[in-house]
Order: sequence, then structure tokens, then C-alpha cells
Amino acid sequence: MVGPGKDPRTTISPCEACSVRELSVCGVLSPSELDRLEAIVGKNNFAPLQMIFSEGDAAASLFNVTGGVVKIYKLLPDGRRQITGFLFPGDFLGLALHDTYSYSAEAITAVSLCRFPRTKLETLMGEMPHLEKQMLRTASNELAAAQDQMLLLGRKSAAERVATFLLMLHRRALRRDDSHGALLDLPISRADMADYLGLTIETVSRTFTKLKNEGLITLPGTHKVDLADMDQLEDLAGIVVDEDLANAAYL
Amino acid sequence: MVGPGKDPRTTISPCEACSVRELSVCGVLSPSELDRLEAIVGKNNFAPLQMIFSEGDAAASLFNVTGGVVKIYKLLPDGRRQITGFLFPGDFLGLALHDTYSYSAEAITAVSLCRFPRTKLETLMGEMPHLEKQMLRTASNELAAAQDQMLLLGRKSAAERVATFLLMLHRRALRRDDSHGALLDLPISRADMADYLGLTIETVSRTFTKLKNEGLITLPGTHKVDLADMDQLEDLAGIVVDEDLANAAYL
DNA sequence: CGCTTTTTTGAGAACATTCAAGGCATGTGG
DNA sequence: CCACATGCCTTGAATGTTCTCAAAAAAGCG
Repeated sequence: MVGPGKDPRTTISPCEACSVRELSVCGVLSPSELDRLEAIVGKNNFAPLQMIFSEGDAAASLFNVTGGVVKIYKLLPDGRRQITGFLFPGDFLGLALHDTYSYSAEAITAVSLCRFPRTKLETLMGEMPHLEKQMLRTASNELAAAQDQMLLLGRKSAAERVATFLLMLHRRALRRDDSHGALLDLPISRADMADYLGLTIETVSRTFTKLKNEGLITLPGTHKVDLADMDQLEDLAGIVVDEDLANAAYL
Repeated sequence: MVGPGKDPRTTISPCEACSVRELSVCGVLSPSELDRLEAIVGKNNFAPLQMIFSEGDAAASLFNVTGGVVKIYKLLPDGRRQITGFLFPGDFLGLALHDTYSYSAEAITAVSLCRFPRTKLETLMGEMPHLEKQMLRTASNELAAAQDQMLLLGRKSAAERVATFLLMLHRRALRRDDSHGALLDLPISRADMADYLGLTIETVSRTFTKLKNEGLITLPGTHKVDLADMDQLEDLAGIVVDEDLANAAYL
């Protein structure tokens, strides 16, 4: 937003102007704390298909996604792949902090990240209780999401998996305020959906067709879905829409 | 270990004498910190099949398992069940702290737990950086384990799932020093294994028979397994036994 | 010991996969 | 601007792994 020729140094720091701050770990910090975090942060950009890090790499950095979509995944020795998560703007990347990353991260779209050197971030966490508490909260949320995904992978049918997935994407788009009613952007290939849902490309494709034929969704384009019958999708997904819990869960 | 008639009050606190302390979050605390933790802890016992808490209950407490085996699971509306973890002595229970539990916990064997009221524990975490850091580390480990389980549920065959499961149990028995070479206790029913591995009881049973016939295991009893061919089991499980990583991972 | 529960085994069915081909976009070069 | 190549998605047919239904065997328990 800063025009050419304008002095980028203002009293508003980049972090204070960050559009995803309220969604991320940074959201709980005071202005002075934010300054200290900003002092150790670096910006990185990645092109589609570019690796951000690989399983086994020394875990030197943690990241905050500020733009684009990232996938994280694990591989079996013979190449079978399980995507364990998609990360959108505001999501934290690299939480499972051992000395090496236990999974790989790759850019799906053009991606921009805030990069935090791990040692420096750990020092800051020791000094800023807010930050550490927020990291624990984030880890806790991810754990709950991981358990939901285990339920999906272990016990749901193909149609139930796809319905669950679409509703999750929709909920996250709403949270980012990146939503056009029930019309959903799918910046994810059929192959990546398959590897996330524990299915094959063909089964994912057939399931989309099936849901379309049954009137639960329409497909305005390969990467666009309209959630035409939200109630039936929720029934299919096995989501318990407890009035009160609906707003709180995972938001 | 305290004989009958002996005065149980000594200078050694119960926590200091706790056999699982080194395995659990308590292990990192100083004696004075341990005293403060002990001040808020209550002991609870549960019989087999007894519920510890249910999905949706107000999350009033967190727990440390000091004895026995606990299962945690999620249900679909029609009753399908996915067990997301088994907890052994030293394991922490209740980490995903929202206002309500996002899963149910049930005793498999007779279970003893240390119970921490959530509000009091959160106060203590604020005052004891060691404790909070350890909680984050624990959450981080659980997240890594959850991702491994997603890989299992999404991409592994029945035989690969069972092999992975047996090796995980073995590794955890070793860690608790509760191991007799390659002979493994299975305090878990076929039904619970099935619900953990995303299979049916029948498939689990057939897979045990198959692994036995192929010489990878022997079955001295229904709830005892001898891991006869560890190398082949590891190959089957798709576990990368990097010399250096082998000892560090998840321990 | 006789009962119940759990585990094993069998046969057939189902859902998802594999293998294969065709369609439909997108992009490049003629 | 069109022809063509490329990659992704869809659809079809056959196969296979796991599931379902059913019953027998084994184990646990009073």
C-alpha cells in the first residue's frame, strides 16, 4: 500500500499494519511486545511448488503465514503421501518443535511468510508470558484439529470426508473474512485433496460429481464450489451443530 | 512401598517418590516447584470401563496418568468411534484445553490419576516458566504423534497399521522400563485396536494371524505378542530407522 | 463348570483403488 | 489467431482390500 517514493518508515510498524495479526499469535501482544517480535522477524516469499522446509531438516525457524496457502505433509518410504494440514494466512507453521522438522512444508500458491529464528523466538517466549501462552493455545487448537482429522481418516466414508473438508474450508474462509456467502474458492488440486483426505484423485473427483448430482453442491468451476445445501452437508459431515458451540469451535 | 502401621508422613513428598515423575511434566520441576504443584493435586482412581470425562463436559481438570491405561476417543453421531490415543503412566491427559473437552476419556484397566484443577494449574503455569514450557513441549510431542497417526490412517494398509502399532507400544514400554525384550503386553482389546487403527475387529484379528503365519510375530497369548522379526516389522511399518534419530524420536 | 464375552475364521458384498482412456482447460509457438 | 502440447480433471471397467454378516472357537468370570 506504500506508494513508490514514499518513505516506508512511519510510526506505524509493519506488524501493526499486518492484516493477519488479529488471526495469529501476534494478536495478543502489546505494542512494545510487538516491537520486540518485529526485531527478530524476517520476511520470506515462496513461489508455487517451492519447498519451505523438508522433513528431517534442522528446525531453525518457525513461521507465520501472511499470504497464500501452504501444505504440510509426511511421506512413506515408497512415496505415499499424507497431507496433515493446509495453512492459510494467519496460521502458524512449524509448531512441532524438535531439533528437526517432523514433516515437510510446500507452497501451494504464491506464499509470504514471517520467519522467526527458533532460538530467538524461544528467548522471547521466556520473557513474554503472553506469547508462550498463546503458543500453547495454538498447539492445543492444532491438536484438537488433528483429532478431528483422525476421526475423518479412520471412520468416515469418501462422501463424508469431502463434505467435512468443504465445510472446514468454508469456516476458515469465514474466519479470514474471505468469504462470498456459500461460494467457496478451492485453491487446492484434486491430488492434494486426495492426499489430505486419505483417498485417490479419482475417488475425490467421483465424490464431487456425486455430491453435485445429489444437489448438495454446485461446481461453477473446477476450483470453485457452491455449498448449496449446507444442512445436508453438515449432516453428512457428522458435524454436531450445537447452537452455542458452533461459533466457538476452532475459531 | 510404605509398610502397614508406618507413619506415611515423611520428609519425602508423594510427588518426589512418584515412579512416573521422570516421564511426565513434573519431571522438570525443582523441589519447591513440585511442592506447589502437589498443593493443588488430587488423586483419583477409576475402574475398567469407567468414564473419566466425556466430550462436551466442562473441562474442569487436567490429569497425569500414574497407573493403568486410558483411551481417548471421538464419536460420530451414529456411534462410529475413533480412538485418538492410548495413555500410559506418565502421560498427560486433557491437553487440548478449551472450555469443554473435545474428546472422551475412559479407563481401560484400573487407572490412577493425578488431578489438577484447570484454573489453579493455569495460575501455576503463569508463575512457573518451567511448567509452561514443558506443557508446550508435551503438546508439541502429541502433535507430532497425531501427524504420524494421520499418515497411518490415511495411507497405510492393515498389516502396516498393525506393525506400526505394535512397534509404538513396544517403544513406549521400553521408555517406561516396562519391557521384557521383544515380548509385549497388549492390555488393549481387539475392538479398541480396531477403533484406533481405523479398521474392524475382524481385520485386526486376521492381520494378527497373517503376521504370525509370516513369522513376524508370535502370539503366546491373546494379549501377549512377541516381536519376533523386528527388522521386518519396521520395514512394514515404514519406520525410517535413522541411527541417530531412533533414540530421540518421541522419547 | 457353565455362562458370557471376546476372538477367530469363513463367505460374500461393498467401497475405494487401479489401470486406462477421454475431455477440458491453459499456455506456447507457428 | 489457431494448432498443438501439456497438465489436470473426469469417467469407465475391472480388481482388490477391507467390511459385513454369520458362526464357531477360545478365553474370561462367577
